Amino acid sequence: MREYYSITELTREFDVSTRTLRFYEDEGLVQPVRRGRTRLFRPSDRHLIRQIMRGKRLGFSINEIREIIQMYKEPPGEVGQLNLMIKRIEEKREDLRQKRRDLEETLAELDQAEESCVERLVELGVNT
Amino acid sequence: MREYYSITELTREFDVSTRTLRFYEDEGLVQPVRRGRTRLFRPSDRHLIRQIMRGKRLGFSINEIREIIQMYKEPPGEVGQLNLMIKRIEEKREDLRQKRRDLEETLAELDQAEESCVERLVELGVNT
DNA sequence: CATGGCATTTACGTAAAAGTCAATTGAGAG
DNA sequence: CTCTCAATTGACTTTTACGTAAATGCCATG
Repeated sequence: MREYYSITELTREFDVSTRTLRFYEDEGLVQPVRRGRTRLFRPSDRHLIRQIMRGKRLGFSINEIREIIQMYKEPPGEVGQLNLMIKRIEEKREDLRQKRRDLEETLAELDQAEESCVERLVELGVNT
Repeated sequence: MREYYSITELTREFDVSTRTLRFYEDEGLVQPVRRGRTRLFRPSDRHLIRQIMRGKRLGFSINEIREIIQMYKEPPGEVGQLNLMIKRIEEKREDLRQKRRDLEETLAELDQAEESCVERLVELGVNT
């Protein structure tokens, strides 16, 4: 496991700009350490970025991603906080399950659409 | 099957503003008919809105949604067009499959996070 | 030492997707 | 016909998630 990654390494790996990674730092999503002024990203930061990209692909906003990332962190020590956290996690999971339903429906409709196209192609192929 | 829906009916059903539905009309995603100036949404428009909302929840932009909606329409009559369409559909499906992987990973991590919380709760429960 | 090549900071810009507001308009109730 | 209330239109504003440009720092290499 590498100790540090430079900002440009990560921009290449995740296909984002330096601006974007700095933006995520401003938003408190990652906290790379500094050597002088240059950012050094640790494996944990890299993993966070991976999670951020996943969240983005799923259409979550930065705020939602921030919430999700909070959930991955160490569980809080206080019972009330823990129960609240569990409730929030359950909500997010319901959200994701809805997305999954949406996704399956969309995939099914696209399957149908493709089939129509193929059928149409066969018709045209037969008639020529 | 009802013949027409008013704009406010649909805003209530889908929990969006009238502004949003008009915006979708401006964008050419729906084309309700008019009686005078009032919009009459047909079942097909309603179904389109349902598809738009699904796309939104999955994080697709308006343009992407427009593309997807195109795919649901009647297949084109020309072979070249049909092949292009099939290619596009396949791309979208790959996109959706990526989203599905992202989704499953995120769900798995949230499961883990919840488990950590529950464990922590048990610990605390035992110690008191 | 100067040249090239990343990095950083600061500041302003921008596209997408609506929200908001004001001024009208139309259609049905009385 | 008049009143009222929902619907429309158009203009302007807002939020999110970065993009872009300018000025400058850091450092290795010839």
